[in-house]
Amino acid sequence: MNTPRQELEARVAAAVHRLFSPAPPAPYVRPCPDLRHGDFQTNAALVLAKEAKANPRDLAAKLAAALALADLADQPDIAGPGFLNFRLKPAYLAQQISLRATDSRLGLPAVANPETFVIDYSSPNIAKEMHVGHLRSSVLGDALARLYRFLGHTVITDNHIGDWGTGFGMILFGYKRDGDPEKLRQDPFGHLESIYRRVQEEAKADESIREAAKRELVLLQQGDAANLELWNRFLKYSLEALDTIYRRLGVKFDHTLGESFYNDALPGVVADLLKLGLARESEGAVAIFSDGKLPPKDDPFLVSRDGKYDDNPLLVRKSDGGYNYATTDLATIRYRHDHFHAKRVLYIVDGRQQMHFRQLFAAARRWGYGAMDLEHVWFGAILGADKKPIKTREGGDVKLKALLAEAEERAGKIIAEKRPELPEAERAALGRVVGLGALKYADLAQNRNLDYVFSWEKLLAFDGNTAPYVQNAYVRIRSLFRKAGLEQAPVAEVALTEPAELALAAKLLDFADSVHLAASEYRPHYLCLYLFELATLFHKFYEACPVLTAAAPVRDSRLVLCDLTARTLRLGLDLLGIEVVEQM
RNA sequence: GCUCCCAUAGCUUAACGGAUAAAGCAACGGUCUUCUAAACCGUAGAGUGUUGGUUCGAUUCCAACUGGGAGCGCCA
Repeated sequence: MNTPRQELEARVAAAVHRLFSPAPPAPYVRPCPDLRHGDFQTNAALVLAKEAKANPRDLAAKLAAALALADLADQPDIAGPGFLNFRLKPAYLAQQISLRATDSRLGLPAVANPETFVIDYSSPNIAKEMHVGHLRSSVLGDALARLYRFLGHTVITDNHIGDWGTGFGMILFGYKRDGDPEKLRQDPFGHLESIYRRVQEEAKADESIREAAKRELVLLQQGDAANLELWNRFLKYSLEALDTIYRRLGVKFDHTLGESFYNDALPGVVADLLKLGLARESEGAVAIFSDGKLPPKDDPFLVSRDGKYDDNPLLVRKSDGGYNYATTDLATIRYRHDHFHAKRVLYIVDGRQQMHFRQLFAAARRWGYGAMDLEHVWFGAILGADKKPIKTREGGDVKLKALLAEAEERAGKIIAEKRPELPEAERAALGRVVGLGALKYADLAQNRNLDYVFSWEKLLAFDGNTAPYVQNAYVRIRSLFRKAGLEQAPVAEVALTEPAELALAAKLLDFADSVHLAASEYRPHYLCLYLFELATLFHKFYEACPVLTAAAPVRDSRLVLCDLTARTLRLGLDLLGIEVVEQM
């Protein structure tokens, strides 16, 4: 099933094909930025005229004459320098609405050639409680996983947790000295983090503590039974605590293969890199250097200093024999290739690590994994009101747990004001869905590359482009159906006459375009924008067009429109990881 | 020093090389005896950091510059 845009594009392509024997690159049809001009436009004539050195308006006229689209749109206008503007016919809109009214995928068929994606997101450290910095990765990654899954791809989600590394030496040392098994069980993050902080503080001043921590780490890495047992306990309790948070967030993973999972593979990775000549020893460490095949400007293994290029190697083994996270990342790439047969891997990681990923991906290509498409889907920082990385008043990280609690509580308070008659338990349930939805949506609704200034006012502002606004449109429709005593829309002829009906119908048909756009660019904010516009058009329709009080044929037609709107809003929000409620 | 990212109404943002740059918030003024006012309608508000270039056409591409942020061998 094509969207109107896809259908018009196919018709334009066919016409272009008839007019030009070597068919030029596919022309495109896009929505008119200004609806006064029409619903869709193509600039195909402008592009073709440039190629053929012809008059664009003449070409546009020829193209218009060659188009066969009487069943879906009026004969196009030729406008400006040679645009063709299309206006869809109400009968076509109505027919397309009817087709989607009985389609559970709302007019978006699954892809014909599914690919296997691995999506890597969230990735907290198990010795530290999750904080606000993990929110974007978790929420974005989850939304992208849902989007690609819905499109019909095979999606494997993997939480690459930090469960190994130098920090654990300090934790082991500190835990042995003043750990408390009961506290560990009850609040693993709180306990481990306070231990970690204390030892880190002491180690700054005391060389012997630094040494002791290092010895614990070496013991752990050598497989010492006592340290391994402790580490396993840290892992077990931390994973349980993480689970609680993820359940609350509504974020899921197929796998949680942390750094420790790749431990045993690391020596082999380095040996392989050395054998292949990709890496060599340098100052006691092992590193990957430039192979000179790229222009120095584009070579991630070179950096320009004072006018000449210096090495900027990627370290894969430290001079003390330990491994870097680059090594783990390379082992992970190999595993995802060999074991998951991934065609594409998305890393949902903040933008500060761009250099690391450029080096990592270049190293992976040279290592022979060039057929796999590796993408760093990066996002901006979360800043406080002072535009500096966000901290609590005490200077610590803002805990995710506290954040979720506050979102739910604040939403609950607003609901209590608006709906005092609801029972307490119901209000709490609504607060959870609305608060969490607002929190996630605020993050998803803006371009991920921008820094994000955190503020409660903004997060829980329930006006404008927010989750509650969109959820509310859904609630209004459900309320109509409750009032009508109907579970779903009647099977009815769809007839569209009012401007508000036509605008709503046209927007409903664009759903698949927005999903494709959001997925292909890894930018869920396109879908948010679509849902906001859809909700706005629904509210306008609701204002202008009575539903239940209209005469029978109009009433049923409008109920079909309402039902499709509700299902589109629900599915769209679901693809973002946001729930709906039946009333609010 | 080098590399990367960002710069659009008072604020937060949108714009998939196209037409008179689009929304929300805040401001101001309206609409609840009519399917839930977490709604709707209206007014005012920018020419996209600067200077060039490519193009029939640039917020979008290229170059230089300015301002802000981040990163640059044994942390992840």
